[in-house]
Amino acid sequence: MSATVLRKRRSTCPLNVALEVFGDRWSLLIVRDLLFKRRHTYRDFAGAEERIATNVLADRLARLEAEGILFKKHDPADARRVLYRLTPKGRDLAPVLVEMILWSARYERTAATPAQIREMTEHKARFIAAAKASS
Amino acid sequence: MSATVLRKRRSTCPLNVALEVFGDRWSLLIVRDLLFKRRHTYRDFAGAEERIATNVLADRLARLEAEGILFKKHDPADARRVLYRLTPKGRDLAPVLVEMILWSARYERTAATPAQIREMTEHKARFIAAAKASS
DNA sequence: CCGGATCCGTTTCGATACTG
DNA sequence: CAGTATCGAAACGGATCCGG
Repeated sequence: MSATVLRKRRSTCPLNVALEVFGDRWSLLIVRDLLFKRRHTYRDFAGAEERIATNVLADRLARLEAEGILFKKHDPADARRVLYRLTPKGRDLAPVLVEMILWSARYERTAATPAQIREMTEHKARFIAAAKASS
Repeated sequence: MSATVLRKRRSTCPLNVALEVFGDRWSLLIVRDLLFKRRHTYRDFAGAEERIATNVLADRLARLEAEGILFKKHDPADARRVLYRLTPKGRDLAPVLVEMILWSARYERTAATPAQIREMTEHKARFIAAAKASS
């Protein structure tokens, strides 16, 4: 499966380009883990509640790396351990994620608390900056 | 295929809920057509440059209708014709689309013009309001 | 152990042909 | 025109295996 690394672009419509990069069930969940949940290892992603299959996870990590959204790095504290980190391009997906989260919280039953939503709504720019800085 | 209409929620994480609703290659392109391109019929969607297959299109329309994002309506001017329209819930996806478009325009080669991007960036709220109003 | 790769049965996709 | 039917290809998922 991990042969599916770099899909070729078939359209230059901006929305379609974005969907060709991360328009699937899993890619943005990995970005979320990196941006908001301080998860940085393969095990962290695999252990997330959505239970992505390991082969799909490996495929998405390779794809996101090929797209320049994240990169691999050895843990300076333990060279055996591999850490995944967002590039600036990956961090700039934060506004997309925030809008998706706000939409869900408004229209679907979710686990987001009103306080979290209020913070994200009223101080959106600050929230995004903080997520980028801490990721 | 159109048996796959309502997927059951497997998580209450807000981002994951959003991805369960429209986390695929096609759903948001239909919303884009309705919001920004004044396309409202099956033929309009099928004729878009991305060339969605008709069976997938029928499935996504049914799914988005089941999710309360759009609804069908007979054209008042020609009762034989079926029009698709966004609900308020569907129109509120506009900020998600805008952020995705801005991200693509920034990091990928797209057909968006600098003037369009500047308008969407500098007058984001106005742009979104206009799209909602005209959809 | 950790970070995957491989297998394999099932589901979904995508292209095209077809139909009420 | 607005979808269905069909069918091969691709993706998914779960389990297991493997190299460092």
